[in-house]
Amino acid sequence: MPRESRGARIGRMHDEYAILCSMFPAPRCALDFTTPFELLVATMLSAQTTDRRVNTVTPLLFSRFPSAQDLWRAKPEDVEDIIHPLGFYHTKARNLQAMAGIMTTRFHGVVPDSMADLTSLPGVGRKTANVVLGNAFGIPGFPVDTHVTRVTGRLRWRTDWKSASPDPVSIEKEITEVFPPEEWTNLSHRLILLGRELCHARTPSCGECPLASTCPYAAATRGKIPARA
DNA sequence: ATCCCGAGGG
DNA sequence: CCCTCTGGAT
Repeated sequence: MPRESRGARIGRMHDEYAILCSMFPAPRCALDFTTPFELLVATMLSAQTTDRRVNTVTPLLFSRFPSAQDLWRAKPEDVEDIIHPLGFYHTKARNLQAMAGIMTTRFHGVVPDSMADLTSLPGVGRKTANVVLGNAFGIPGFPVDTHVTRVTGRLRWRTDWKSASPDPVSIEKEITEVFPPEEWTNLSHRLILLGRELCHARTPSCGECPLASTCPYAAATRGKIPARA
C-alpha cells in the first residue's frame, strides 16, 4: 500500500473531524468550574486522574478556599486531606499553594490569561495553560493530554505516530496548523470524548466507531483481534 | 496489570 | 532522555 500523501492526510483529517462534530455536536469542559481560578485548580488536580473524580472533591475545596489567598493561607494538611483521593496529593497540594501564593502576590489574585504567565506558575504546564486559555478565557488553545496523544496517533493525524514517547508540543503544532484557531478547543474536547467513549487505550471499540472506515489503526487491526496497542 | 484531560527535576 | 509523585477504577 502506498504511503498516504500529506495532502491526502490533511483532507482526511478534515473529513474525520466533520464526523467527530456530528458525533459530539456541543462538547464542553468535563471539569466543573465557575471561575477561571476554579478551572485552573481543577485542571492542576486532573493529572493522572479522571475528570469525574476531580469533580467529586472540588466542591468542598472551593467552598473551603474560595480565593487564591484563601488557598495560599490554608494549612497544607487541610488541602492534602481534601484532594487525597486524586493521587499525587502531596505534590499537587504544594503546587496549588505555591501557585496561589504567586497569583496573590504577583498577579493580584487574578488568573493570568497568557501562555507565558500561566506556565510561569508552579505546577502549570502547557497542557493546563491551554485548558484555561480555551475554556475560561475563550483564547484559542489546544490541550494535548493522554487521549489526544493516543487518538491522534491512531488516526495518523501526526507524523510521529510510531514514536513511543511523542513530544506534546510537536503534536500541538502539527494539529493546530491544520485546523482554524476557533476550532482548537472544541477539537481537543472531541478527541478526548472519542478517546473516553470509543478509542480506549486498552481495547478500542473500532467496531462501533464511525471513523473506522478511514482510520488507519482500525484498518490495521481489522479482521484481527484488537487485543492491544 | 493498566490507565486516568501532567509537571518538574536530574 | 529518564525518573518520581499517587490513588482509585477497571
